[in-house]
Amino acid sequence: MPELPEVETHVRDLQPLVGYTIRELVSNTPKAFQPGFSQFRTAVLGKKIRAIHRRAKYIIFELGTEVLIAHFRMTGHFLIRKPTDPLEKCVRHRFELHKGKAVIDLRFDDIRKFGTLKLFPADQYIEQSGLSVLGPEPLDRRFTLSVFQRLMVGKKGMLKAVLLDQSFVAGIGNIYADEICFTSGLHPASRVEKLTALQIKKIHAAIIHELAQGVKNRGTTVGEFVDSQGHSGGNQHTLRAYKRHGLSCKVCGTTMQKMKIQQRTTSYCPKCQERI
DNA sequence: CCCGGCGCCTGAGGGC
DNA sequence: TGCCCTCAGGCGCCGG
Repeated sequence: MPELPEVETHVRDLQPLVGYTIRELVSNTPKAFQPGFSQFRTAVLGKKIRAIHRRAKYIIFELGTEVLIAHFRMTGHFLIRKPTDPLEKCVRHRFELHKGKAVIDLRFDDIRKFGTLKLFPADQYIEQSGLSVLGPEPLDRRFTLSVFQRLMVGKKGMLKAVLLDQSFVAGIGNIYADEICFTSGLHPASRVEKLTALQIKKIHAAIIHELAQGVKNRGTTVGEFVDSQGHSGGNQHTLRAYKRHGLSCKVCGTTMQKMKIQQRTTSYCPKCQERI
């Protein structure tokens, strides 16, 4: 599932689209749009893409007076294609972009149809889109240990649930949450209110390490994630926890266990990960 | 106000 | 081989 590193990979690869104008938009899944599809389409036609960036797991297209915010949810991803390229199986929406004579087909492929495309006025999109309630960007240099320590003050709950809370730290999903718990040496059900200063420091370092490694490896492909050229990522080879229940721990050889936290399958090593 | 749980979806995989 | 059931899960929303 696309998390911060997978979305970041897309945003980097989409940069060549800056300067292109939206000439057409077609969809076989109009429910994904907000406002309704026809209003959305009318608003974006003729608009030039001024900039493309990321906040948490959201992709933000600046279109001048409007801002388009895309979210992949579980299985969504963009594909950069030529209009004549054969259509992939699960393409839900297609943007036809042009810059002079150059034409690009930007496709939104999404098996489960959970992905969303929302449009907001540029001058108030942060408040209207809900981006304002997100926690800090973990790969921003401002995400220091002291910032993290302050966020942890008064925080309660299970470690993995806290890591998945987008208003706490933005961009972590199920895969990287399991990896961060493993790298921290902490059981995912550890109570955060009982963590020591050293454990908090380890978690902070693990968040940055795991996400930066994911970006460096162009994302984790488990199941369906691919980049905008349709290529798999490389980070799945580094995984030490996610989906490894029933297998032996890469560090100590103990059989990995699983449990549900917030309705999400969670894999961990009962020996390497201390339960606090 | 916070937390748990559901609904949205489809394809993969297991059991028989 | 084919059918049916279960499972995967990010996030918005609902109800207790």
